[in-house]
Amino acid sequence: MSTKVRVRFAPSPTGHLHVGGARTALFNWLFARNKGGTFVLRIEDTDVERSTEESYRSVLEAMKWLGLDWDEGPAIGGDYGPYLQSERKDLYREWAERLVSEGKAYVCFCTPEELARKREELKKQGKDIKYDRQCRDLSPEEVKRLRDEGKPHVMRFKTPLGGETGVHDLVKGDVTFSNTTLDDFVIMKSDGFPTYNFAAVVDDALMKITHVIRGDDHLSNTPKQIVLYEALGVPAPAFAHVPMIMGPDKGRLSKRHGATSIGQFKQDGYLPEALVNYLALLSWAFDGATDLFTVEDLKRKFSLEKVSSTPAVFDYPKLQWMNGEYMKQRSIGDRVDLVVPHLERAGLVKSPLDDDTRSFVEKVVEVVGERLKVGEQIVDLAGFFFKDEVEYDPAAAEKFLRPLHVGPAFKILEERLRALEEFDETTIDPVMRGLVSEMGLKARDLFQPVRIALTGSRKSPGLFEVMVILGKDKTLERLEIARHKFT
RNA sequence: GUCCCCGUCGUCUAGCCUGGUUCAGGACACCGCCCUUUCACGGCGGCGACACGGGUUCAAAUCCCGUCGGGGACACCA
Repeated sequence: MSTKVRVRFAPSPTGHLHVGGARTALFNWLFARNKGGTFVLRIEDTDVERSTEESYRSVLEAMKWLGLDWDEGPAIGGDYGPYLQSERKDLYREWAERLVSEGKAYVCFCTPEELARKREELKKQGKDIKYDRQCRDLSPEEVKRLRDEGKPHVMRFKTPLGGETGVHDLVKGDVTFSNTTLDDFVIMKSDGFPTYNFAAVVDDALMKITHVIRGDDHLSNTPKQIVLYEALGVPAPAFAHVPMIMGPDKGRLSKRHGATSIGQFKQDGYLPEALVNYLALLSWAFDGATDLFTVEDLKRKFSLEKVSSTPAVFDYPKLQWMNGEYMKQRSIGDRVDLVVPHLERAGLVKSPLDDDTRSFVEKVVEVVGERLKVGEQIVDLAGFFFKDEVEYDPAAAEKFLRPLHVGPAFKILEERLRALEEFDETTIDPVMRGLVSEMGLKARDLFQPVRIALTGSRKSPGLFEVMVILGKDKTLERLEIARHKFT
């Protein structure tokens, strides 16, 4: 038995948790659970400017909602803490100074303005944008003098001037980078915080991370990190770079395409288990034939070998379908809870639901049934139950309510329905079907007009159920209004 | 511009490593039929792909090279 697997998800709290980040977190989590390993959550808040408390809370909340529980990290601690990089500043400083004293890194006094200017210059000449290593060979005396003067400075790593660095990636295979393409990159910023590449290496080493699973946008950072591990004299973890998630236009996934943050999906009425299942299937497949996996399935079946190296387009329709599959498994109570916020937001029900309203909503959700795939759809699917006036789909109304037979048919129907003492499916059914055959119509010739008169749409829950929930009075009223309006 | 990654139905993918069993399988979406004297569900069926060009081989989606296309990285962001 080799050493115990330890993986980590290391988001920076600079925004909400995104589907891309969530998928990375999920793969790490699944890998850990599959191997009986440890899943660490580490917060990379070294960018003081952009990190916010709010993002931090939002990320944690999204993780919890998805069910991605961490074994070590914020709120619960662990043997390798602290788990916020901002609380580990001394550690990075210590390690960085050690590299400097060993001659593996150096202090650099170039100002950001100077560097930006030089970069512009290089860019104009069409040359490689690289640091010119101006401070690499400053004498120790010079360095001491400038530091004593309090001149702002960063620390840079002395990248090997030649040779190449190979990455043995568990997803991409062997990738080699020429060291000349590496730069003398910054490891400590002038504000005393470490840069990403340095902090990640120090922490992964200290936290005994065995596998780094992350987005493949980090692949080109990896050689830099590997040379750091070597300089620090600590073994590098295994790497697995998973492909990114793209938008439908194959570009970067953005709000323009739809929801991108986990919180947004939650708010739209998606189920966490559906999102987890869907995300797991982006660049990973078990047998290419199975789509639905419980979390337990995923834990049991996940493996890095089956992660593909091709990027995946986020397909909203498939997610919706999948959410619908999980919706079927939820109790009526769950679905009511899911739907209420959307009805509320649409102004269809009022904040604290009284018992009558709640049981009405319950009936509505019941008849909407499997048509409801995502919580927010309740408004389109069943809004007409709550509104005083029907909003007709113009094309549908024109096609089904305008025809000549509808007026007379409605009139008779209204009379017969009015005569009903009990207004339920067993009494409505014979009235409707009877009228159809009497008038020599096809069922849809009467049913569709009635449906549109009552709901405004050509698609709705079963007609009789709709009528029952609406009740006799509203049903008659809507029939009448439609008759006057269109015939 | 330089470096790196990727290229199977519209989309997610199986197959590729270990070439023949594949005129390429599943799912979502779309279309049609059946079921239902309504909507939907369900059942059945259809449409639909190996980026292109060379090479290796008796045989290539599978191996090699090139082209094109997409993406990523080149910061005192992570």
